[in-house]
Amino acid sequence: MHAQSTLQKPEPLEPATNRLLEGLPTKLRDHLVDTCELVNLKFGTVLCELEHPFIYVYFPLTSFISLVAFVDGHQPLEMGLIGNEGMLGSTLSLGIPAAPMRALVQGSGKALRMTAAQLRREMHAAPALANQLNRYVYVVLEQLAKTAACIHFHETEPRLARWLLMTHDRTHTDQLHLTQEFLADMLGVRRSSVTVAAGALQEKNIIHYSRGTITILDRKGLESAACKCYEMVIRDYEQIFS
Amino acid sequence: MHAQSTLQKPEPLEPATNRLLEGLPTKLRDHLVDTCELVNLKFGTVLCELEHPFIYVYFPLTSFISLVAFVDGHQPLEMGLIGNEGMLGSTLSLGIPAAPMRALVQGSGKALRMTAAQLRREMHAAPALANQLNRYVYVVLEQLAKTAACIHFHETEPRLARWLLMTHDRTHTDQLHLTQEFLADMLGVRRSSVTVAAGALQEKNIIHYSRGTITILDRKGLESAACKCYEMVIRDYEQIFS
DNA sequence: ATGAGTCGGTGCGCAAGCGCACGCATAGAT
DNA sequence: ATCTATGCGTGCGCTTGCGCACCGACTCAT
Repeated sequence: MHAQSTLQKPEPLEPATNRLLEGLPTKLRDHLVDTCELVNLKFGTVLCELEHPFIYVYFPLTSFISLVAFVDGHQPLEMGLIGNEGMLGSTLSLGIPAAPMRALVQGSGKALRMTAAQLRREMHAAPALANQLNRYVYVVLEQLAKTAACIHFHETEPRLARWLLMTHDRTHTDQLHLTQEFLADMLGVRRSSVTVAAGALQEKNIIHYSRGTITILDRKGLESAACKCYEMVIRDYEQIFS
Repeated sequence: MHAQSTLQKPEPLEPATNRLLEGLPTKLRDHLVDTCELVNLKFGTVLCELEHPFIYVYFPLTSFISLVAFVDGHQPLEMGLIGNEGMLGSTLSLGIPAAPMRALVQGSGKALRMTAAQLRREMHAAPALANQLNRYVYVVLEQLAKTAACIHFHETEPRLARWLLMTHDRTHTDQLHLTQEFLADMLGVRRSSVTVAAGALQEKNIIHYSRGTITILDRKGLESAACKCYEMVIRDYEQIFS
């Protein structure tokens, strides 16, 4: 009797587009998509390492990518998610072919990719593209700052809710396959803290979880359980790309 | 008997230079310095507000500027310091004349400033300048990510030590005029937590404080009391600008 | 069907930090 | 010399989250 899963979408409607590319003039976009290679990203793959140069840049379609920061011997801490609204490798527009953080595949799926060298060429040829990347870098900057404050001040439960929402937006399914241990890593807390927070959400019939599968039962409820940071970050994005 | 203050520097040696500008070709640098206006920044002045367009960009000389992030009704949280090694307004190189965070004067002193419009023109005329700004944006990105993890995982005492070091580097004096209340705001903790942390440092004869004045007695000691993030962030900077 | 591995519920003691609040000491103003 | 504002010490109860550990339950492969 696990509640009315009215929100269950029938099928992962695949948005085989990337919003950053979509935002470009048709001709340029088509050219870029042609230039890209369609690849399948597998969960867990490290796409780039802190301060290491990267070969490819990625425009997620149905996949999504996580940016994580490290200090000392601590667990990684997730600082951002990149889905089909963004890209990995935007720092190339700064002339630096290295990543400020480790990036790894968080959700398996499709992505378009291009070599860094190629993107550099395209950027020179098309200022609109460079401009788009620049805007995205700015959004990431803003998000980083807010996320940092969120991590510091907000408790585990709202942060978990926010994380689930962000993931939900990028998977386009209500079934998320992730363990509490994994979530604990992302949030920078203990597993048992996640157990408590997830238990509280389940208690409210917002989610249901069982052995590595979390089902989102009540999207609206999740939104009100999450901290405001969720909508803030979305608003920031829309503001820059409107 | 407050320890051997052998490290006490005689006078604030004023480095009337900005390292970002110094890193440019002589001709360009001289031209830019000429274009700039020399101003005195006063402690507490808000130089730009989150998401608001800014009129001027600043290259601190003896002053320094703090970047702070907000969430909800919480106190501000300091995410970065800008001294004569950096600048405020580098996001202009992304084509966005707005700041991703609030910026306010943290240490009174001199700075060079230029209008945003002017800098934009100069950037177009001199790719070397644009490149320099881009590099700095990248450094800030890296620092934000690391600082976020630092804030989350590290305790108050090492974070306080790190903060004092960063400030020491930018003031060039051993006497810092700041209250514990102020420090608490910067670190995102309570005042009494600062009292405890600062008390511990004083106990070890690393600092001495009294009524709003903190004296750094033992710079080396402070360095070993601080978390590794201090040197990491410096290393990141040097790496990009070497 | 059995066993191994994975997932997660739970408990206990502990540390860090919060919120609040009181009180003292000093500096600076009058 | 007195008063007031400021800076800081301190205490108490509480919450959050950590570290560790154990165990139950479910899944899947064989």
